Amino acid sequence: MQKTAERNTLSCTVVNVNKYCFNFLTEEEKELVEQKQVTVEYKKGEIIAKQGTFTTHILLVSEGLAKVYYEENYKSLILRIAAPGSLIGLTSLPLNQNVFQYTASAYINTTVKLIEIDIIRKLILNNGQFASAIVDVLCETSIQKNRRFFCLTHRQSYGKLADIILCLASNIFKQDEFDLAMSRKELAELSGMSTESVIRTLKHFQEDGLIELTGKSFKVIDPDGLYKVCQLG
Amino acid sequence: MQKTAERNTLSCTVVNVNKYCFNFLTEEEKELVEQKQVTVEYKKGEIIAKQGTFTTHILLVSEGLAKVYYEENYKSLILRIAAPGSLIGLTSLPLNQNVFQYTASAYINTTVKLIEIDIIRKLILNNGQFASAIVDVLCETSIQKNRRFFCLTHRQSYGKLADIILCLASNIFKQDEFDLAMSRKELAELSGMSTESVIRTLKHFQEDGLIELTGKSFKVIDPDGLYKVCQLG
DNA sequence: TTAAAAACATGATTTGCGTCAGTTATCCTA
DNA sequence: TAGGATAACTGACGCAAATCATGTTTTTAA
Repeated sequence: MQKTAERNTLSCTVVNVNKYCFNFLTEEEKELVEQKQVTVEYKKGEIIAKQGTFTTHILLVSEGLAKVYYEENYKSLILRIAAPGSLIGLTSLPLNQNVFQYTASAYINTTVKLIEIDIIRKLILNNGQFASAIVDVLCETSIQKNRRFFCLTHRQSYGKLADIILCLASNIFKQDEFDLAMSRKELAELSGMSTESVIRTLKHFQEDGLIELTGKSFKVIDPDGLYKVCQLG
Repeated sequence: MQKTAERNTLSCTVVNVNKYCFNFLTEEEKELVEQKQVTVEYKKGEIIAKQGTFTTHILLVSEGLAKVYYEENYKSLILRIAAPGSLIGLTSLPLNQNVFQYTASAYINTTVKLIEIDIIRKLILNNGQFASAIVDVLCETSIQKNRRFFCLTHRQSYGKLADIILCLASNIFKQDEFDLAMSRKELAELSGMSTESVIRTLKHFQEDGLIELTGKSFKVIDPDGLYKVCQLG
């Protein structure tokens, strides 16, 4: 049986694949970026960027975990979880889209580096390698969003939750056992279901020997089983 | 009362905002692109690009209308409608993502230009303006997908359908009255509901004086009313 | 250390919407 | 222009999952 962390799951990936675009910069350019770069720490729950406000800086998550979500009519939809290495605010690169298109808040204490968006724009114009790397990041994010999109619209509760659990294990915590710094309510929000349903479904998974959980500590027992649930339910 | 075509709807936009990235090319570069460029015509229903096959070319829709959808487990999810000016296959730009991430098929007879993906990759590396324009396209597509994502997950049938109708009127046909070259079944697929529900809901809209329809000819009577339905239901 | 507030849990009830089954209308094509 | 096929439509039924109601445990803060 393969380990969760090794499974190349077909389902929705909630984290960004990190592309180290800044590696493609020349020494001068790196200097330019770092000169004006500021590091900020956010406490759990704090808002890092608010949808609709002007994007003066792109955010690079250097530590922690952030929730990126789209808001409309006082309802919200989690687009992705930004892990260290993720960039937030890239969708504001077009000059006519100069406000944040989503809100980002800290799941846990999170450290973020602020990089002037105009510098990024300039680098895209002048450094082809960098531009190409940014394009790659945007594409990967898009691909991953399609998967999540599919997961939330075409699966029912069991499948959705199984998917999220596998995803958390393999993409975020990178091990079968982890302490989820997330309430049932937040887990429900992430999987697009009600809190009560999450609780019931988790219990079911436990009874079926798929997972083991004590409070917030999760242990994936049967990743293949969970995977099957994903595909069927 | 504002016309549908003028409404800056908050809801999901199904078409791509065209960015004429090729305008930023030098004469030489344009030549390079056009030299190897091939034009292909697809008949209604034909598959233009199949998810999972190698992306050797980027597709530029020059006439017609294409459906872009993600497939998994014999189920499919429409990501967007590609109108003239839209590019298909950009998500295959990263070298490790060299297969189509979605399928595209022709809603109606559609003409497509094939441009070698390696040429696009080279242009991104060498022409900053072009790279920046590609980034813009990717960002706009992403923003639009978020809206559609929200629409399909957070609204119920009435809202979803109202949204799609407004979107078709304002973004695709650009007028309040249009002949939909789409069966009820396809409309259902697009709005993520069952064919029967679409029929019932359309009837409801008609009874409420929001739209008028005879067969496939749609007429939006009360865009503001539809818009309200979007936000409530 | 205790009160208040979250978070967790679970059973009962409701409902939106998909599925099914059957009818009518419309489109082809031979 | 007849008749077969596909699409459009309608009503009845069932179910997944949200909501509601209520109780229990854990966490937070005073």
